[in-house]
Amino acid sequence: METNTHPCLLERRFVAGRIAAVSIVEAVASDLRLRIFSGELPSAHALTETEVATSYEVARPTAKASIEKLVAEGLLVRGVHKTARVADLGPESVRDIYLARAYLESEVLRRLAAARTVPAGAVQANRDIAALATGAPLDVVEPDMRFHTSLIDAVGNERISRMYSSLVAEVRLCMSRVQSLHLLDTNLIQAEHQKLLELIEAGKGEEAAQLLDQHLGRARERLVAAMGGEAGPEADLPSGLAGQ
Amino acid sequence: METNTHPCLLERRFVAGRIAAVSIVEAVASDLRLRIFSGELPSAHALTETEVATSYEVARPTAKASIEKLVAEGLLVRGVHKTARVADLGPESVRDIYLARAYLESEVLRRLAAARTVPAGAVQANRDIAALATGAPLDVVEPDMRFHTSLIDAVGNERISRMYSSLVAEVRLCMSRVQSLHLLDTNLIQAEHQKLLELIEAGKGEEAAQLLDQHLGRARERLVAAMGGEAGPEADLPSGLAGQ
DNA sequence: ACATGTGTACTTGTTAGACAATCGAGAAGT
DNA sequence: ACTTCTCGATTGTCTAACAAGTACACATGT
Repeated sequence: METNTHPCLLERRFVAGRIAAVSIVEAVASDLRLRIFSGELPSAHALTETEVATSYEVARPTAKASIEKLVAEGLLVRGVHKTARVADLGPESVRDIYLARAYLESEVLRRLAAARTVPAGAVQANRDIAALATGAPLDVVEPDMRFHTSLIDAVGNERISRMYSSLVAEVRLCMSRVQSLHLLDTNLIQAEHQKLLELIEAGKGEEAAQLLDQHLGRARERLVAAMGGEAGPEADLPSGLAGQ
Repeated sequence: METNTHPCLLERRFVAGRIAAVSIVEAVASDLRLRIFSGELPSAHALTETEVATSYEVARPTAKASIEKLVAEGLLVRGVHKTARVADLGPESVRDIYLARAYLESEVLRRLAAARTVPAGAVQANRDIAALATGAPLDVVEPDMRFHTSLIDAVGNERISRMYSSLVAEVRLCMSRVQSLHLLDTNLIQAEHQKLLELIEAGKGEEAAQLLDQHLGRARERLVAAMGGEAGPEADLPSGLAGQ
């Protein structure tokens, strides 16, 4: 009969020197997310509420809230009265996700280029990628995500950022797959990001949008191919591009 | 000590002849939404969990879940350990919302025009608006929303629809304001929708996107002006447009 | 008078345990 | 073999409770 310490103890964490309090449901959701990204929880794996509750030593309502959060993010799926399962991303879902990304991001690039604003966060993120050129491919995922979200956030529209964030979990899941399958070279990613930033600075919005389409299209079709789908022509490197 | 009937009774409702089961939290959230749209719950009105729980005769966890749903939709705001309040849309939020809409919808129009697909749902919605030309302005909100969501859904991308739905509650709130303030003529709305559909059918994506920008820009700036903000030039009717 | 500390009421975060309703699958009957 | 029934597992919801945080009034000290 352990004394059941921390009944309402909000977990506290240092984040870049500043303090941040996260609720327990957030903490549980966060860890589940990581386990899904890492592949520890495979596609279609069932996640019972009681199972989650006992394994994290929290009450069932808390576990329930965490699960519902992930369902809202698209990482889990479930119907009424049915147990939640890890989302199974088929080739059509992957195309869906990357198309939605391209939708938002290409328009963002046009606007950023028109204003010639190069987001500092994106520059830093790409520097971080460059520093990882020889490291584990999975480490690239975090700065890569940061690069793209920095671009989105730079337009300064709270709703647009929110729309993107409703996609971000699935995007990250795709990226993790791409990286763990070694589908893209880190140097190529970094070089294309760099080129995007230069095009923004030069005010060439349309060209930036096109490059982004290539950038995303290649990742998309290679991932689709690796999942057993039929790859489109975007999977190949266009001739004469920078980066080995 | 009333016998506490329906402990887990999911409410059932007839919806257009078909049956639909909605959970209690959904039902409560739904009603709160209506009360916010109708203005019964004014901006910055506080919504205590216990208050909601007692007034709807549900348990507090249920009320909590409902509130969290509306927070996720942007209709309510709240910080940790603070009571939820009805979101207060200032002029800058209105611009934010309409800009995000334009972002998504203009790109959608281009794609629909390229494929020359005129969504049947949008056509029907605009017919419904036409039938309401002389009715109460607030009745226009529902078919107007339906018109725009039909366009979005017509691209057939689940994620894009989801992104738009993360915006839809706030958009509807703005529309309700516009209509209850009589800021736009029903005939004008209907005529511009009609023109949009025709442009799609003709494959003129760019022109459709521009018309949409006018359509949204006018509503946006008039609403901003009505809220005490400074209206931009888009508030005026461009010369030589159809509709009185 | 002003800033600071204290305290109390209200509200939220979380837990525990319980029961009804529903779903899925295996068992039983035709 | 196909349908129907029953049973366990799981979810939806409820009640009751306590800890922890917030806010505002009040008292205190300088």
